[in-house]
Amino acid sequence: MPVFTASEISLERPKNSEHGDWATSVALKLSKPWRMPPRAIAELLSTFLEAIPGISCVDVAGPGFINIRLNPSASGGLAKTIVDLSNSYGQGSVYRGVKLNLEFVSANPTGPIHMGGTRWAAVGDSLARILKAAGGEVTREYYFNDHGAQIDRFSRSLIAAHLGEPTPEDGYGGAYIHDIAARVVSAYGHDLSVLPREEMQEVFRSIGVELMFGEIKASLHEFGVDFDVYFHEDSLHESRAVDRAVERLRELGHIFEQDGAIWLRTTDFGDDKDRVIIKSDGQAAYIAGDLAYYLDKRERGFDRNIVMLGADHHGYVGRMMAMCAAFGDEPGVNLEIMIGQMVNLVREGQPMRMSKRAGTIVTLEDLVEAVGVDAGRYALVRSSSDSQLDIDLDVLGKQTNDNPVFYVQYAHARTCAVARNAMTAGVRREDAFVPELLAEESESQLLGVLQEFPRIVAQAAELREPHRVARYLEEVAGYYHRWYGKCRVIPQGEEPVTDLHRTRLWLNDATGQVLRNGLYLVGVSAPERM
RNA sequence: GCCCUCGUAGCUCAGGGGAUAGAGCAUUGGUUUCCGGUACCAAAGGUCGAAGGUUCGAAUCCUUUCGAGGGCACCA
Repeated sequence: MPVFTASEISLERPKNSEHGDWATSVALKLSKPWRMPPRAIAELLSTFLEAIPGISCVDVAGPGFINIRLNPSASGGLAKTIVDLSNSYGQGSVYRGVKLNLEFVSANPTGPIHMGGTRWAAVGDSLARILKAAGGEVTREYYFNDHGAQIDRFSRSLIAAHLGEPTPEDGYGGAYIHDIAARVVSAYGHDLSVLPREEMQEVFRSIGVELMFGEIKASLHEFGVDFDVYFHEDSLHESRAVDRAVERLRELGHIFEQDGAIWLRTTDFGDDKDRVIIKSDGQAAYIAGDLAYYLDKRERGFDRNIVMLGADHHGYVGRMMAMCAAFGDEPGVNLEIMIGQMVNLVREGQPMRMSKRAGTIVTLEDLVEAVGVDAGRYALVRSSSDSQLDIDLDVLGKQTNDNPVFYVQYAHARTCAVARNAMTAGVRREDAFVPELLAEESESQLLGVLQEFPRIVAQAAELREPHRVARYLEEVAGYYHRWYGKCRVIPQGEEPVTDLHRTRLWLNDATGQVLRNGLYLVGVSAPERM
């Protein structure tokens, strides 16, 4: 018989519980290479499966699915395993020994963080937690664009605000500009009006950028997101890292000069046009910083560099990937770029359109103010980052089941309440654990879903999709509530405490543990009371 | 014109080639002497934008097409 590998075997939990605890379509897949009817293969394999301890029965169904049912003592043991593993249940080793650099948010220090950056703050931080849980060595990094023309525009806008002049044509408007300008003045502490315009601008630039960056850091921190490294673009120019990166590419033969500028031949690597890296006036183009920055990350030993960008930056992907290839690296492996689609906030059925000129930017702080950190983060993290998202602030503000985060948090709080009540009722875990007693339909279903947690975490890590963890938690919460409705942990009235109660307490606590571990991974609190 | 992402229930979104396409909300009806009813159960709601193709099997992969959003600088 032809050889096949374990990775070709799919084993899944059937949607329909009549199809067993586990099912595999391996017989259907092997039909062609083995040149046998799928049902015959399934029959053959099932005789082997039936002999495995813990498997109670094996059925061949439909065109050749193999449906496997476990006996309760085998599946019930999981409850104790989870409680014993505690916080580490769900962790894996897919990325053991791999150094991953996650760069996200990286909002310019010229204004507050808008919704695009906020989405990545929630998703990127969650992804960092998930990759850590998968064994990776993860660094969260923020690239601070404190170099170039935008900073000039920012400082000129501050001066204009200070002097009561209209916002410059290409400048930044909005109330925060006036606020920052006033704070620069008081931080400077001397009389600004005696300075020539150029020096005044330098004061506004240096102090203004620092203040703005402080604001950004503070609101991220408030949001539960802290970075390991804040990398300054300016440092790449000061340390001549940019020059070294260009020199390296020149040695590799990917540089040419034309019209007085220095170009990188990115079209050799799939980009749609070549890119200027040093402009004809001698100034470095923006991409020059990216070259040096990427090289710096590689020199710091990061095998995998993940960069998260908003949809309005997806045009960079081609050149970034080409740049990676130009250095001799493998695009998609050493460098991954994730594009997050737009987030619209909706209020009273109307999208809150942001306008930089009018200063009506919808910011991270607006979101937190409207719905709080947990609801805000959860709403952003429960959807795939490549689907556009409409967030209804009226719904998210409610502390009801309209809002899935409360559904999950409530389930967790309920596991804690049951544990508290069990203690006062004299139901103690350490007195007994008899897994085969967990034989109710709702218990085997709850156990089944709890068992999936490590696989979900690994999957979310590999696919870079934190929303899978959030969706999974909603599923766990649902199974838990249904189980709670059917199976009592605490004896009623004069009923004595039995091993069944004690064993169910293990299951209750295991569920709480999974919810807690999962909520941690999505960056949301797990309250014990609500 | 070219490129990227998306199109699934009235709404917001899940569904990494498998069995009868799911959840929450909204709608309708039901459940509680007792562990938190912020819960549970049920009904109703779908030509998975459309058309071809690959496959034993497609919401999922490929091509075309329509629609939405975004992007196509010696700006950053």
